[in-house]
Amino acid sequence: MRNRKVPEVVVRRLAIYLRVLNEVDAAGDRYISSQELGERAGVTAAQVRKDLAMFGEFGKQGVGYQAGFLRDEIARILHADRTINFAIIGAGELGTALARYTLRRYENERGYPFRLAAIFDIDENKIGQKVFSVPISHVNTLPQKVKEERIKMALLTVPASAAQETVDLAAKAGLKALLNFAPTKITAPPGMRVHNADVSLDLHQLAFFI
Amino acid sequence: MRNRKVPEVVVRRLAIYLRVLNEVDAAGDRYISSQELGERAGVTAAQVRKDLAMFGEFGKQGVGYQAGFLRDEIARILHADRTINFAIIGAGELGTALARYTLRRYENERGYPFRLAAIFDIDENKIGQKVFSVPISHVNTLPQKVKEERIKMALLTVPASAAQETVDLAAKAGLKALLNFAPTKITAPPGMRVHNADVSLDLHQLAFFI
DNA sequence: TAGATTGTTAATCGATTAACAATC
DNA sequence: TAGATTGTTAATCGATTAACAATC
Repeated sequence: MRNRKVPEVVVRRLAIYLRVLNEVDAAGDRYISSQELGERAGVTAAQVRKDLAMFGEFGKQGVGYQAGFLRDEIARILHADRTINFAIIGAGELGTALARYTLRRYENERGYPFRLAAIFDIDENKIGQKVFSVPISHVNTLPQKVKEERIKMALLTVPASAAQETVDLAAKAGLKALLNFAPTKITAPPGMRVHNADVSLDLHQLAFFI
Repeated sequence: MRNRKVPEVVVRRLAIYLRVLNEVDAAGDRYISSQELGERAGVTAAQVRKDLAMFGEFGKQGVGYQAGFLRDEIARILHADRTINFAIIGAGELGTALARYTLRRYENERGYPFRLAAIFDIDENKIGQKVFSVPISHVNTLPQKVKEERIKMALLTVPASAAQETVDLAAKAGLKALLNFAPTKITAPPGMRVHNADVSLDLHQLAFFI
């Protein structure tokens, strides 16, 4: 795909459009205009059309977009048309909570594509414990599990001090993308994509406007 | 302050600079150039200078920025030079984990300004339980607690279905900013600022690049 | 057909990067 | 003074918005 040229912000909005379309009744004759989709997603109609235009032509002039069809197309674009296996590395407070949270959503939410396939930690006392049905494995079994379970990405919830080495290890094991919750800057090895989900940066950003 | 004109992305980078400066030994003669600060923060030197220029002149030509001084100035700009009280609304899995996580950081991290002052839920069974030393209060005591504890912002970790009404309630109680973890679009009432910290959007964004 | 809405091109806006005079 | 680095202006880049011909 033309990945290199798609701005991150467009991908993020596609994910929002997908959510809106999942909420909408997508029966056969349900058409949605860029206007309506934009309103529900919180962006302009022009933006919606521009974003979609990056990937093809999905609408009919004078009518709009068939909701079910557009939903499926966007899901395909985002690779959300199939199960995506991911891991959580770091079974501390935050990692464990995110494990429960994502497992529950995978169970209960129609179309939620993200399946937690493994949890890793380094603490021997935690190894073998389960979060719901998913056991905590030692981080040195990561390469093996990644293969077995076809894991493609991970949430990183280790302490800041262990973040970079864990990233390098995850890259070696073949992971392609990583969502970093550790409050530290990490450098993505070639071939790996890292996003930051750093609560304290968000808090600072909010506090500025108080 | 000139809040209205400061781009969000600049505020976010200031928070990163602050973190870098907190890591650096900020003794009296420790000067840091825009070059070095930029490298450590992952941005260009020009960007660092441009960002800082929005708020004043903090450096000396030919020398750089005195690290301790710049740290204090940025902390002041971000309002991180004093304790900022915040609440968590929604004591589910994620809310409770974030409570523990932030309480621990406040205890252990020098200069971490965010203090969790209250936790709210609607479930009678949870009211009165504590997360470390912070009791869970009923959400209908929120206005009162906001006043008592001078709470300025909150993390929103309620179910998606309850998100919007909770936002409205929080705004009425006087909260100025809110970090939304619920996987749904919420509309900020006038005078309130809302950020989204939606894990599933992040996951979608990562999955696209796999 | 008439009205509506797409897909796309052009205009605008804003943020980043480059360059350099000022000055420590 | 000579070398280094700031603060700021100008150039570039990219994303958003507006406008409209194509067409359902």
